[in-house]
Amino acid sequence: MSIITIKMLANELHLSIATISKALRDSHEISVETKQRVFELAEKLNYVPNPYASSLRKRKSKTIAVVLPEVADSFFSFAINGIETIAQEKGYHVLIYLTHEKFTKEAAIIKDFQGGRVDGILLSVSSETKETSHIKELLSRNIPVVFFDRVCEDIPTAKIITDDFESGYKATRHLIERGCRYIALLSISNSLSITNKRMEGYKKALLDSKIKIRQSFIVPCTNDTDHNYTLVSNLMKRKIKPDGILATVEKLTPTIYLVCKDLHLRIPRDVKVVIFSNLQTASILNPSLTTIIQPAFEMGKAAATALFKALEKSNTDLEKESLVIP
Amino acid sequence: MSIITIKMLANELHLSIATISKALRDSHEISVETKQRVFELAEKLNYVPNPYASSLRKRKSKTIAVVLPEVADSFFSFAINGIETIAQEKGYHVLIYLTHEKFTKEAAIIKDFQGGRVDGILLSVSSETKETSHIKELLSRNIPVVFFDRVCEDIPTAKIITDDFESGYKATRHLIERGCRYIALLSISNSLSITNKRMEGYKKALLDSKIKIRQSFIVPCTNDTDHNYTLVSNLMKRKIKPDGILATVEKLTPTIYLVCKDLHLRIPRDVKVVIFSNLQTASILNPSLTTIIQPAFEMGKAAATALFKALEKSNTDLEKESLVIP
DNA sequence: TTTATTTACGAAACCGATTTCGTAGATTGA
DNA sequence: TCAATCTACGAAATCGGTTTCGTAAATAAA
Repeated sequence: MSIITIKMLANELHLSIATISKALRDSHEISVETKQRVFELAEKLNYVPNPYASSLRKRKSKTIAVVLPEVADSFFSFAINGIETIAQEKGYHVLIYLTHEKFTKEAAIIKDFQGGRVDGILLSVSSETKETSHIKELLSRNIPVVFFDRVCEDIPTAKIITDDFESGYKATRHLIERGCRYIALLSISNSLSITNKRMEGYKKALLDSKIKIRQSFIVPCTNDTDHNYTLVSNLMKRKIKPDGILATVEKLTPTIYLVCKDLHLRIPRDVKVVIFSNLQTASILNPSLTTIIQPAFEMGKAAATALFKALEKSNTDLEKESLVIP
Repeated sequence: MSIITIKMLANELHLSIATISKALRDSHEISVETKQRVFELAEKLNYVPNPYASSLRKRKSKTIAVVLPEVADSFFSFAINGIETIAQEKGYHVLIYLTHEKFTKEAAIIKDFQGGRVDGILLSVSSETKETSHIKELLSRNIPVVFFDRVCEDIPTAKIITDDFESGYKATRHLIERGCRYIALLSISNSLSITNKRMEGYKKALLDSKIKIRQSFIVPCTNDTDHNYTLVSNLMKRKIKPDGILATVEKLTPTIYLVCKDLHLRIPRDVKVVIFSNLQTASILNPSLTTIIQPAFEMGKAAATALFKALEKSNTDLEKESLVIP
């Protein structure tokens, strides 16, 4: 008697399975006494309906997918927290998928959703993603998608992002105001709109202060920490070396620290560093580090909220683009 | 034509749905030519089988659940990463649930699994969990459970943990060797075996060095940051104040820092601090902080591996208790 | 009293795939 | 030549619920 079904309840109570099903759903066409009996037995036997049977019949899964590049980055940890919190409130289940920044994985994961595994998707695209047909296909199948943090500009759906241009601009201004004139930008991919916007903010800030933009100071890093070390190290060994660094992704932080340590550069005396991060601890642990904190938890909640709005009724998502300011 | 089913393929090719199903599963009883035709059409129409229909029929979901207290803690972020990596390799899907350290939520989430939503569970119990009947019920329904990090001692199943006694002992020794004599232990719950073991290690280290164990130096913190601030602040305002702090959970880090800052205590001059953490960045960011790094990613992988072993064939889990050393 | 309506429930179709079993036609064996 | 065996496929049951529709009995309305 490992798993109990509605049929067992029906036999036990000498009722039909239809009656049991209706009783459990508190249907008005079942008498209160019968409902009572059904509830009691279900409670006693610890009956839990098979979710797959009802998903199949009802053609909805009460499940959403969260597709992320990585969770090592604390941004996504907080985001998951926000998402799960909302999902639990709404009675939804949350499937997690990691693309590890690989386009092929992302495409495979998303293709699977065409089978109807999930009712909706929260997506933060991989840094390799340039082509978006796999996502469009989902939308054409009427499966709502909400982007957060890492978005695809060309897809007409809700996008939950921070004002990256503004942040990039302000961060750069911050460095300029503190006397930096040779400011490097450490970025990660060049197809991601998010890093691009930060870069535009960075460039604008330099232009506004009439500081020359040096292409050689804009360093596209990779996912390979060792390689990044080399890149940053080479950067800091130039004859004209940066006196300020703006890192657009959190995971570059240790690398930057290591390089500076190894080259005997002191932060912030020799070089000032600003990073985009979610380590609220970072600023406490080391006051010499300036961090731009993204409201990850809130973004997760906002993204989930937008998705559920779309799931509850069908209307345009486009309108619901929220720009959260850090 | 939003969602395509096996029936549509059957109509299109003038075959029965049985034939299509078998062809897609590469059955030997279907001719190669027919299979070829089926594959081509499936490919062309981008057919993805409905997972709920096949889960229902096959009585397995190819899905596991990960139940965690919280993901704000970076330990669990890394663990998720490890788990998802293994799950993806094995072709499994991963559902995430957060208990927010609440027993009632944990119980509700786990009860839902009795309906057969998942084939197996990775569990790290909430700090409130003392009673374990909800977990035993799962095992009696033959749904495998693997504990990781936060375990229930009384349940006979695989447990993936670090050697917490040893870590607690070593951390305390570390402080003693650096001259600390008044060492405080900041913990979080007293029902969690993990913190208890760390505490035992702490006590043993004190005993071995013939240092008196002061009950008042063992502070059970909560999930309320403000409250924790008060607790730690009061601790540090004592006439006999600690010259060493051992924090068993990562999230206390900012609190400790803030308190010390506000009381003008310098780390590590006035008070030395050791924390259990997964912020690999922590030690880089601030060398004055000693961290005990838990191999979260590896623990996640180990836990997932153990679970899949149980899912692939039925044998005892008990044997597979691995003790990973930090 | 007769008809209309309501109440409370059951039979059966259905969701989309999997799987067992049956069988027409082709092939092989004696 | 006729039985035995394969081959390649289809009919139908099945998984466990949900939902539509039908209906006997009870109640209300005429």
